[in-house]
Amino acid sequence: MKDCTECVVRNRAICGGLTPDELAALGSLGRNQIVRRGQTIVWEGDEALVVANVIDGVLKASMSMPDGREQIVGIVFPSDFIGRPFGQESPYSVTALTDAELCIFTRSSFEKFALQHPDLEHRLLQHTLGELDRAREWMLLLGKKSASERIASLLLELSTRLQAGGCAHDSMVLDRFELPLDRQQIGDLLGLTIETVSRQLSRLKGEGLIALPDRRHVVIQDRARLQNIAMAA
Amino acid sequence: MKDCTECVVRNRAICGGLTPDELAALGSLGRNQIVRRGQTIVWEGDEALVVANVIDGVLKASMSMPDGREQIVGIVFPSDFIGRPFGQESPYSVTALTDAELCIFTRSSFEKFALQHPDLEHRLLQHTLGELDRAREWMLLLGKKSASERIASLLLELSTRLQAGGCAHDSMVLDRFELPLDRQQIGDLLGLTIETVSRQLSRLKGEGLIALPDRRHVVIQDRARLQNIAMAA
DNA sequence: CGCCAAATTGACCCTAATCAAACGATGTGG
DNA sequence: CCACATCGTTTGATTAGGGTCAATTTGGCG
Repeated sequence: MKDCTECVVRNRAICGGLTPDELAALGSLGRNQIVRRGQTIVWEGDEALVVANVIDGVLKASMSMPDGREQIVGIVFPSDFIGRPFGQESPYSVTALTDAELCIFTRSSFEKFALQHPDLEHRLLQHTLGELDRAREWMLLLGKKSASERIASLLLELSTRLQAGGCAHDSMVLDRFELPLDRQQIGDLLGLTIETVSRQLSRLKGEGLIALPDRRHVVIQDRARLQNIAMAA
Repeated sequence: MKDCTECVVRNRAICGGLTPDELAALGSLGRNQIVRRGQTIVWEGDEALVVANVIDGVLKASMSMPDGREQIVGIVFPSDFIGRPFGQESPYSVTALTDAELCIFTRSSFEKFALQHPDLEHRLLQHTLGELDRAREWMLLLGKKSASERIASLLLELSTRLQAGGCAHDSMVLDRFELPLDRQQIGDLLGLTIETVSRQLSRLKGEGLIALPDRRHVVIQDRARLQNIAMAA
């Protein structure tokens, strides 16, 4: 049986701050589900049937054009919320980038519960406002930054958000981490091609700012210079 | 004295749906304020002291980089909400694109009221989710669309959102409207330069899809073809 | 060991940026 | 009333950053 009081993301997810009773009630509506890398939970344009909390793993939210061009519009980490409550259809798809563990609800049961529990809605509002801030930060990146600035920004963002999602101290950031995205996905997130991503990573490596022990790992060797690149040129 | 029951945006803004008592209480916390074109209400990085509903006019939310590059991250229309509640500092500036009328609150008084009125917070959540959807749609534009696709998308978006903010029927869209942005601002919104904006507009005009009676007005003459350009190529 | 997919590297091209000039409204002062 | 300055915009010429196409290299895995 599911025990929300033991949940590893409880403090950071929207269910944090609920009373034990509320937590039990919400818990009875949801179920844990494992999804494998590559699996899609919600399809763009389809009726949004489910919402979920991410317990473990990394997922992407993506939108695409009729001719197949795809843009990743959000990276979803543990304790983040997935789905579009109070909307008919999902404007984006959600797909697992790594094997992941979710706490999943039907949208209708979640909405009903949320309307009766203002504190939950308040937490959801806070999460949504944070998402909106990050989306706008990304608009600045996509609209104005050069390829190298985009790559540097991404590496710094991942090094902090993977940390926040992990189990170490809040104020720490990781200098070595696993990339949850392949080169194509990095391109789809940054508005670049796979070749440009590769070239810029090679360049940063050549200049000694980062190391790439293998295709799925990054080591930040000179965070200060990386931050310089990310914010100016 | 202010009378919220007469407010022209009451039905669409977050205060819609409040009881008469609640509406009066909220109204007593806010005050109407006129801002002139070009005036900035909130500065990026400053403490977010105020939030507001837009009653009339159009504003922009923008973020900038240390070297001065600027990205417009949101266009704010009548009935939209301005500001960043439940956050210390504003991640963006808000500036009037036209003379505008606001219903303005201190952030602290608004937050206090919101926490006591779940129905208001619910409306705010709905608005924020809508903003997030639009921000993500814009990420697709900035990350993946060509210059002509961006221009076409913007014109279509303005033709519907200016309408929604106006007083005609919901299902209608405008074929002729006033541009609240100059060419530089269009560039800052679409991630293009002023010259590219101008060239693409001239091209659409040359092909008979739009007319430009003067620098601040647009007429959509072939909506279907414009939609084709906006969504594919 | 050898296959296959992912990533890197190279050569070339194209879109949009940059630099520069001309144009057209609007407003001012002679 | 017209010469002229000014600002926003348009148009033109050139350049550069990143895309496209193609050839290798790397590495994961049966």
